[in-house]
Amino acid sequence: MISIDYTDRSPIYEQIVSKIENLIVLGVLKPDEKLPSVRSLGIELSTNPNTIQKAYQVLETKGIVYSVKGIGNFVSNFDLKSQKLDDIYNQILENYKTAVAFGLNSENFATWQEKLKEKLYDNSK
Amino acid sequence: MISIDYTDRSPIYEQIVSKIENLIVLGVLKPDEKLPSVRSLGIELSTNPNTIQKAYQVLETKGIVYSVKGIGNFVSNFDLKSQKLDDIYNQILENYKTAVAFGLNSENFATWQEKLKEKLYDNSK
Amino acid sequence: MISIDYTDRSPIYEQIVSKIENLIVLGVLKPDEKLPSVRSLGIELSTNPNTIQKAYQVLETKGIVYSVKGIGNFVSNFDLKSQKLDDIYNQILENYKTAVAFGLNSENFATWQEKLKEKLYDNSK
Amino acid sequence: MISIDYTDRSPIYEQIVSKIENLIVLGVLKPDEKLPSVRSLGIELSTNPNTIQKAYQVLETKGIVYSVKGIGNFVSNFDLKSQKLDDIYNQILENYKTAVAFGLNSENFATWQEKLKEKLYDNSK
DNA sequence: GTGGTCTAGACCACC
DNA sequence: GTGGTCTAGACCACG
Repeated sequence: MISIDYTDRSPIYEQIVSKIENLIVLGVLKPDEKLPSVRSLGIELSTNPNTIQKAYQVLETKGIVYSVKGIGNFVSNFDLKSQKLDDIYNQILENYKTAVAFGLNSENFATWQEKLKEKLYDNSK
Repeated sequence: MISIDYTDRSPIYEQIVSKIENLIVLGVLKPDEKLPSVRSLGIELSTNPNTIQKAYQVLETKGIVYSVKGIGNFVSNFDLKSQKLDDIYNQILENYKTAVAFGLNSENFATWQEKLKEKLYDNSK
Repeated sequence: MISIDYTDRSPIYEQIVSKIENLIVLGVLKPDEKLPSVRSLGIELSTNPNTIQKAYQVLETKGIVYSVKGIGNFVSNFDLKSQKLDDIYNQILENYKTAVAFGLNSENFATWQEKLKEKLYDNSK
Repeated sequence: MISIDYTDRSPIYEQIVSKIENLIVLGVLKPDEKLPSVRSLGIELSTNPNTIQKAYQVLETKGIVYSVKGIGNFVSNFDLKSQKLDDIYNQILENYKTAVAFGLNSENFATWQEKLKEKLYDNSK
């Protein structure tokens, strides 16, 4: 369900956060569904439970998860999907901005768009 | 020429690296041009020369800069611009991939493209 | 496990790098095995932890080691052995090339080969 | 006649030393022939004359060059060729030794020898 | 505990 | 003057 890449330089708790976010956006984890306990997930990923705890805490601060004392952590109602899509859009925008600053003109832009469209949607062949 | 943002959480030496890379891509620093000495830049940015040294060392292992003992550090011949544009393209591709995984269909894709094009190139109005 | 030669003019961190590389090639250190911490190795070799850090960093940029914050440094999967043998082969080739440029003909070449073979493999006598 | 590679990490004076040694071994510079003055060579290579001076000094210490005060530096009688060939042989031997330590058996050794012989002497095709 | 960054200050080789 | 290495000591983020 979740795997950690120790080669990745980003901290383990952040990897867990984004993995869980992905599972929520993809609908694998549904609103009010219970997340695994910090202990069990700690064992599953052979990580320190404190690390899982920190990940859950971050998710809670973001409003993506709510915790009920003594019972567990649950997926909250939250339109994570549109937020994530917004985030991605903005990242793409930023990337394009620096590309333009580095000399990407509107012609190159069109070429990129073509190539992207092909890569993303022309797997039908 | 270069300024450091101490509120930025990324390390100082990385900020210096990317600032210098930008200056090279933009053509402000040209191949075989001498970079400021570690000591002088250290004074200018009021940081420790060792920090500058680390930045230059990173640039050297990337092949963007070469250093000559007793003389200084110099911009090397290296098509940094196309490499950077490639990197940006790949980042955009990755972003789009996860967007698609999150449900971005070809219609939404077209909408994004429109919006992006407008933002980037229709400042003329 | 590792010793430093202070009479050697090559920097300490490089000595550490090559010592560790040797241990990996010889199979003493295996993939995903944990290297000593920068602090402990620093004490063991009575050098500054920063020096060990630099050695580990070099190994990481070479792809021989990966580091996990808060956990430690680990030997990565990487066919260091064949790379090293390739390097050695190329060095020998370069040496032979200059020898040929200096007048080593195919006869002398054969003589060298004989002598080398004897030195390397006829210790059995 | 001589060119310097500033990308090379070895100091400039060493590069000059080995370049001159090569010219002597190849017979371009003959015994008792006068070397360029430190000033003129300094201009030619656009280097500090002190650097040339240091190179000549090293060559003198090695016995490859002798200097006559107020007149110049001259190539001495010295069997540099056989010494260089000896050096190269020993370097090759050292390389082979580590290769053997890394697992090169006599079979691989034979393969290498084949490949080397081909590369070095079968350009006749 | 671990690695990563940074500072201050020193020394060396090189030009 | 230049870069390169090293030390001692500090602080931070992470597990």
